[in-house]
Amino acid sequence: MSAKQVAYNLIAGAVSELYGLKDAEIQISIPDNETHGDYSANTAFSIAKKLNRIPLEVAKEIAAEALAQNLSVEFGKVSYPIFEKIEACAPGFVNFTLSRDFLFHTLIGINTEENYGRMDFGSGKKIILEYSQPNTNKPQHVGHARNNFIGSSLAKILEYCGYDVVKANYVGDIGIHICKSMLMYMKYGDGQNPDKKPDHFVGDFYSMYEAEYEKNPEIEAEAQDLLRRWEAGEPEVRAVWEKMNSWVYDGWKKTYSDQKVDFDIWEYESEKVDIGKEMAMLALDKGLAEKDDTGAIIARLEAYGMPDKVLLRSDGTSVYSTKDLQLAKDSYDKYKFDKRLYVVDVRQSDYFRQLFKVLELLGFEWHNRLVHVAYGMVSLPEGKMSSRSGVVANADDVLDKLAMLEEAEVRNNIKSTGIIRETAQKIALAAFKYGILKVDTKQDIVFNYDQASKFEGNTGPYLLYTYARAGSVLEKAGFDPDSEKFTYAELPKDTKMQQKELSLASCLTHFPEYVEEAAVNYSPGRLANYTYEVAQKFNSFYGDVTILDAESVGARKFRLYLTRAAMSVLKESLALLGIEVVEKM
RNA sequence: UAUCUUGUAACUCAAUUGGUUAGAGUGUUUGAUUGCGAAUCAAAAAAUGUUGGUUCGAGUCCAGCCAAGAUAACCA
Repeated sequence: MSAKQVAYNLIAGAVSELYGLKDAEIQISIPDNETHGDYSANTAFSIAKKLNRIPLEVAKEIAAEALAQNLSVEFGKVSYPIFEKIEACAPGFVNFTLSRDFLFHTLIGINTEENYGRMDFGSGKKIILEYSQPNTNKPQHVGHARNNFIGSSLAKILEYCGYDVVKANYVGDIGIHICKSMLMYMKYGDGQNPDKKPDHFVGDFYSMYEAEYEKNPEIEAEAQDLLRRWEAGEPEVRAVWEKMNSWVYDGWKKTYSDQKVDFDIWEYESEKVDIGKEMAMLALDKGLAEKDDTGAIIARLEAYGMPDKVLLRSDGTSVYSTKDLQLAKDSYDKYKFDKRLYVVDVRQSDYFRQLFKVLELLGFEWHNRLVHVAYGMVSLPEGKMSSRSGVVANADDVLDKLAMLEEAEVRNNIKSTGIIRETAQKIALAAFKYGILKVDTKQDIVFNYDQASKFEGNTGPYLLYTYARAGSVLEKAGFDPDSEKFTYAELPKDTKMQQKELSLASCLTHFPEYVEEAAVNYSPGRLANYTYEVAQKFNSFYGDVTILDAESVGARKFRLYLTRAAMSVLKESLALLGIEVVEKM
């Protein structure tokens, strides 16, 4: 049982005992101000209102009762109360402070238990997580990178909570936009092979199309014609399409590998050309859609406060939404998922509302398991990204540039140039990922290169530096927790714990709670903020007390354990963000 | 025009979903390496777009303004 649950139970017990209220609403939160303890309950306010009493008095009664009930847990042969203080605080909060014994034991747990912090509230539940979904007409830019980072981090976080996660990439490999780059290649490509990263090579033809279109809008008709020829299965067109797509896949292979992003299943739009017609017909039968004069089938959604949606073109072919209806159904039939998450940018919010509503109206009871995980747009200081205007930050280039900057920074204890390069790449990826993930998914991001290449303060490199620095201390101490067990008897009860030690230790115990919060809110950013807090607390502790030259043997040992626990938590939570630590930098 | 989202310090972001004194970083000013890694720490100045409302309590909820962005039937 977690300390938070214990706090909950204490409040529930006290409320039931004192006022006979069985189902009072109880919220346990972590106060942002440390002087208010580790957990806080605001239950006294609602009870005071109900009983027409003063909140502080009620809080005092609850605190006293909870303190009396304060549970003990068994640890080896010793038992101790989890909370050292439970006190009422004006204007009516009940604040809990963890006992030092509990902090000590948690530290030992972090150091010795294999999967410390791993949770199982998701076990037995399946989540289909769809993310990335790029189009094969150009290389990926920082907007795609944001999607990739959010998706892959969410997968790790949810798995950590016990969910069975299936990572799916649904590639847009056909459509008018693909034909645009194909058209230019067929006109001007001269049959040549890529002379650069192949997805960039393909992307150049797409940009070429955009430039040409400015001068001569009629080429759009040529692209349309190419799409028709593709649909008719013309061998010449198919051959170009396959060749160019395979170049793009080769390029992405490196992009994904550099970004440490991966998938369990890949699906291709070209393989789902005309699916979903039955869904459209079903919508017609159920009366939620109508056929208009032109023969198109249109879902009527105005009554639900959203625009109508075309489900089938007047020529009888599928549109994107037709396919998505079918894909959702197929996915459910196959996986019986508990959730299906679509990581897609916020522009498609209306689209997903429509899609989910249609599925609801069609009578699929699993419609409420579908979630659009929307994230804000990434733009540049110059404005929106568009290949037409040339305003674009390519994801590969950003990573390369960051790696070059890092390479110049990397200095200590690394002799081989190979390792320097490898380390620089890891730090660069940390800078990129953390820089993106620390911002709440809802917010738009203006991707500022100067900002991204900073290595100080609230950045990925700061976190890695903290880890590496802590590791150096342990190395210097010759500390090996496996051969150097720390027993309860050795806890330096006599030595007064320093404020910074307490603060760090308390922060570390909250790790699982933040992972859970990130999981239930589909928000890696929550975890990113927590990770930063851990690093800050460690650095503050590091600057405040001496570890190697501590005033007593017990204090030294305790601090070494604390250091190692901080490293474990940092490493684990960074891993959940998709960031690898480095031992030296 | 309608709908949705956003607006927090000079800049970039937090704020545990209505809680206790709104926290960080960058930049500015100042202090700390014969101290375990200064990519660090310690300190100073600086903020909730605006007007009302609900509440014991509002950055958070409601209404109206102001500003920015997104979306709006056969594109994806």
